Amino acid sequence: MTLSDIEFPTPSEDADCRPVREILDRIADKWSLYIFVALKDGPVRFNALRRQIDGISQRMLTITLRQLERDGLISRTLFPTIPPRVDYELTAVGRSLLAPVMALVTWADSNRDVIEEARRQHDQTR
Amino acid sequence: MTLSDIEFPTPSEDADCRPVREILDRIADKWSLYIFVALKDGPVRFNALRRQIDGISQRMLTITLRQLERDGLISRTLFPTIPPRVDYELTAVGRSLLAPVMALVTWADSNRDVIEEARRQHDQTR
DNA sequence: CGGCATCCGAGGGGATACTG
DNA sequence: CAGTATCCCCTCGGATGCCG
Repeated sequence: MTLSDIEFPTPSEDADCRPVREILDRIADKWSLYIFVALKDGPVRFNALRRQIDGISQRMLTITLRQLERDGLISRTLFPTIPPRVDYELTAVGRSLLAPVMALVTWADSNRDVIEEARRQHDQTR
Repeated sequence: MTLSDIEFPTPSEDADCRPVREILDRIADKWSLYIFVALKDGPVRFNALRRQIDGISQRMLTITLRQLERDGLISRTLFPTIPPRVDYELTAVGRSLLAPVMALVTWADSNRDVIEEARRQHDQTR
């Protein structure tokens, strides 16, 4: 079976593909994917997110959260207690994106051995 | 699957989830996704790729193709004609990644209106 | 606790010129 | 046609410090 036998739904990308590119660039930046995974089971507080996502700085966590909030993918809830508490949560739209994202993560997890082997092979051959 | 590696990384050196992160970072860089989509129907030549992927420079196309080749996701075939011809094609592993990637692209395509509206709302409210 | 402002270095990435 | 090589800008993102 060749690749051309596989049919994929063709989104109307030729006419007006720039919005799609903007969205993909947002989804596919350095940290958004990890925030999505971290929020998949429900609301998480700011510093809890920071601990879950290894290596993210406070600055980038804030920036990325703001962008995702602007896109309507996550919601921010402030509890005016002392000390303050802020919950971040996937919106309905955000949850609909969770399936494709998790498919990607699952793929990466189950193919990491294959990829690492390919890298070794390639580095040896060159 | 071991998603818990990503959600709850051990605070110390986590040797398990980092490979997954490396793979995701590779998939989720600026150009890889678009190369994948461009190759979804079969082999494509270098300059054809360059024309299909709007805005990519020759330099970044070369670099990204090399990385994907190193990871065993695409293959490079040189025809020693004059002028030379080089075909790039998804490997079997690369094709297995196509489904998750296309799911993401399809999502972005069918949700762009929702996201643009959310952005307008957000920019107005602030 | 959950931010924002500022500084600053590394590197991503564009433009251009050259080669097999 | 399909690259490599070089230069260089400019954004990303880490570190630090301050605030409500």
